[in-house]
Amino acid sequence: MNAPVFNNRDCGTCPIRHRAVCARCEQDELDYLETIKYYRSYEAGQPVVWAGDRLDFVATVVVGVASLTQTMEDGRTQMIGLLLPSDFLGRPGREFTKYDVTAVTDLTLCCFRRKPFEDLLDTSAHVSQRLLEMTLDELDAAREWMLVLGRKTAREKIASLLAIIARREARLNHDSTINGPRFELPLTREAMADYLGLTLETVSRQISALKREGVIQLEGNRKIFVPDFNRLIAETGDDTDGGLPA
Amino acid sequence: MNAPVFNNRDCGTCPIRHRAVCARCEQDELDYLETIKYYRSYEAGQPVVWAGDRLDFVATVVVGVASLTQTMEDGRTQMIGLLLPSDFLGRPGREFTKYDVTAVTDLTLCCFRRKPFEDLLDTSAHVSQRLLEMTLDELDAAREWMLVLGRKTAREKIASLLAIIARREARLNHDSTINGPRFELPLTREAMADYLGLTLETVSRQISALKREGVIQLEGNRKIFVPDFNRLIAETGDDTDGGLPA
DNA sequence: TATATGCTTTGATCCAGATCAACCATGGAA
DNA sequence: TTCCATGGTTGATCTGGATCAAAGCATATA
Repeated sequence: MNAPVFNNRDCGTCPIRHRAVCARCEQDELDYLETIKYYRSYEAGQPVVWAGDRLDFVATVVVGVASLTQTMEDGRTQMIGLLLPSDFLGRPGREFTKYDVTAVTDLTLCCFRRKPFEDLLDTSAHVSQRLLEMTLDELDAAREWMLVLGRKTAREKIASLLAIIARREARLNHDSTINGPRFELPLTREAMADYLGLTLETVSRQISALKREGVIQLEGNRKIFVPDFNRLIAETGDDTDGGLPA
Repeated sequence: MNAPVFNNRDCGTCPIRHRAVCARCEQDELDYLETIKYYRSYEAGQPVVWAGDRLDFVATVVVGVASLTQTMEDGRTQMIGLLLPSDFLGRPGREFTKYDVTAVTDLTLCCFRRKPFEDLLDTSAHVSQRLLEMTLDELDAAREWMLVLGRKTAREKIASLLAIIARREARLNHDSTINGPRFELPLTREAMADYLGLTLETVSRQISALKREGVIQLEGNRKIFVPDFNRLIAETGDDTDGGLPA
């Protein structure tokens, strides 16, 4: 199998043009970005970079899903981020990555050479403001996740993960109709376990339990159908503030 | 007891002038900040804001420690951030706080009215760049903490917390001499538990165990002495990359 | 048609940390 | 000087998830 091909010279037709770091760019800024950008594709399962590697680009996820993970010497691993289309990868000003980055599904990145991108940050408020906003959002998400990791039960963790994926999926497809979402899990049971701070056996058992009780339905073991979204939300332990798009 | 008093009109003599959001400001920017700033003080234990409250300032911690926490309906709480002097509080562009903020010790904030501060962000690259940098650092810290919450044992969690506090303390005092740090815990056992995703009983037991085994020494139950910092690091489960200042 | 290979489920057992319950130390306040 | 109140320790017991161990089930390979 080959890595998917993507080569979109023209930012104007980019599918995530209006959500990524470049969301607020003017034409001249886009012109500059086009001179420093290139696409890279990875097959599902492939590493993008290892922690400690030099990384001389930053990037936007265009297609697919990537994970950020941290691993301890004895092999315990924790996923600390899930990057979906339009999410930003890399830290300007940092030469060596702190985290392992892996293509969870087939993945295409729109990469910008780091130095010229950093220059753009110094000159374009449109880019730096957007990056600040995205970073603040990431920080909120990370803090949200700290509650999940620190205080939720296994069942609540699973429900939280499903709810998050359903929400993000819906936002990407511009569905604001959330009720009865049907989506495909991009993660293996093991990857879910690494995200949730559980073992894969516990993940499997809890998913089986939610299925048994009718909170979710499965087709195969990756496709999920949620007959009643509010019921799922109730299982997360969060405030039941209802609807999908936060 | 009264809240501590602090009223420092002159940014030039501010103790955290060179580390806060205003670190890179020129004199004219400082002059502007001085027109929109005011100090607020809180006694240890007092709330600063509750999640959901309107917050029309952002602020820098000048003296003391504040905590960010999230609480579930049934009372389970998770601390998601600990703000030390020079740390930034609040999110530009957000009117209502997402988290509870509490003064852990006596606390003084240097507050900026939100609107004018946001205006400054639009005009001053010095401030917005510094804020981006600080936010990226916070994000790294949050991700670091996700590993602690998701994958570490109780003992490793305690050791990690002590190591973090020792490091931060050392940085604030400009000690680069890390060996044999002696410091005061700003947190109660319960607050530590909320930070670590444990119960206070487990925190107490693990601290007793570390003391029994000579990894730490206690005077009273808040003052900690670490005879061998590397030994403590070894207990965190992290890569033993030695020294204090990251 | 048989046979790996990667993911998933399920079962049996174990244990780290939670829970429940006393008890202790310190420092105001009466 | 006694009396709480607050925070901390310690003990006994319970339990949610981890761990160890088999199978099940697709898709891919020979």
